[in-house]
Amino acid sequence: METDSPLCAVPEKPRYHHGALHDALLEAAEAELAETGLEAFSLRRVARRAGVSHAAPAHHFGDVGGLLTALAAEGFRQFIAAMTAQQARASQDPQAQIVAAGLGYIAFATERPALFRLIFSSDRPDFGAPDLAAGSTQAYEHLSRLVGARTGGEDPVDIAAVWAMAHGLADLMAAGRMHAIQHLAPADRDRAFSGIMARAIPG
Amino acid sequence: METDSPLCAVPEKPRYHHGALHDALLEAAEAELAETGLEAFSLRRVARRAGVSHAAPAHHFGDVGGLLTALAAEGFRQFIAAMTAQQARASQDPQAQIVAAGLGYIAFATERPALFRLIFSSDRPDFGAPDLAAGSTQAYEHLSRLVGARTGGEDPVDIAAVWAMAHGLADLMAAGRMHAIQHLAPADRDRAFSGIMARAIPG
DNA sequence: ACCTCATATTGACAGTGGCAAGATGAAGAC
DNA sequence: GTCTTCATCTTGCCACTGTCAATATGAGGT
Repeated sequence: METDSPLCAVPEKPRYHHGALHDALLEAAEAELAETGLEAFSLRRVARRAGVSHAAPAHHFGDVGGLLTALAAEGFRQFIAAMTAQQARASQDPQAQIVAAGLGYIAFATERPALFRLIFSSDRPDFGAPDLAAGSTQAYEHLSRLVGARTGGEDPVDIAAVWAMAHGLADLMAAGRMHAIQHLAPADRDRAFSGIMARAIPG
Repeated sequence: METDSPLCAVPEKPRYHHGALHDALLEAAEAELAETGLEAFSLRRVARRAGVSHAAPAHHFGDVGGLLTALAAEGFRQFIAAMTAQQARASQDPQAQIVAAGLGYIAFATERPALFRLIFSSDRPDFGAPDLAAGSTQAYEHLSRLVGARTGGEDPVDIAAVWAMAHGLADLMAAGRMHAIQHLAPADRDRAFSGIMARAIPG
């Protein structure tokens, strides 16, 4: 039977072997996470969204923890990308780069709160897994380099200060707790964040 | 029937009506939260721990959200107490009081990570409920007063800076992510935290 | 003595994650 | 070509969860 007819525009024909289930599940999982949040995350709903049986994910990710681990690894990549995106719009001045990275940190947390919580405030992913651990250390080293470019040496305390300031703003914004700043216009908000971030850096 | 005999040393006789189930459930819930964490929290396990049927909590708290709401309200009280406890050990100097409150903030997050996440990084409690909302605003006003005593006026940006710095340190410590500081001796750790907290305050 | 009603239990339901057994079909061996 | 192999996916089951309805209990007021 000639399955691939020349005008077959639908690649979604129901095949038993999906072919790209791994990526499809990751995509569905990210969408589910964004819609329902981390605490209501359901492996079976992810499977349904991907149009596959409830036990299919197990073969690719082991269990729900495995899926969340893979999702968190991807989350860290997007997290770093959010910081570098903001840095690209700022001047090369080391201080400006740190502030910009902070704005990217906050933007990621605000725009993808569930993913942010997954990578920073959840016990469900396996942070010992190679992929995820790599993303985590990569993010730390990204910040570490930025602070090093500003201070000369990479003092762990300086790094911690910058990190904590960005993370505190981001986490409180993601949780919707910074009422005083949340209601500001975007430009004023960014100005306020920049001023606050600047306090974390000595000088 | 003389139920309270003079040498009745066991108040744990199995009565149908518990009498103090509300408080007993809260206590069991807090213990469960501390042991299993927020993400594995189970209403039925709480009921079992309190020695009561699985549907008993519903009568006192409605549903699991109601129980977590009550728990979060209690958590905010303990949170504020942790800050004031540290402040009592510090000098009356406004700057020292802010730093001490930050240390209390961090201590609470480190010693009760699950409760900390419940009140700051969870969607499950109903933060619109009067008790919980009161605790939340009380905590904010506590910080607000401290910053006001230092700066004169209560600038929302100053408050946000102090709050974010304390929260960032606390949340990253609770998650076990501040490796550079986590391995420090307690005295060195507190010195580092104090130095970092001081950066959040202008001057 | 009786009644009332908040308090607690039992039993059911749909939903969840994980496991075992089987079905499917793609890729390689002959 | 046929046959075999084996990763992939499904079905069916289990224990567990939160919530609801129906029922049992007993303490306090009449």
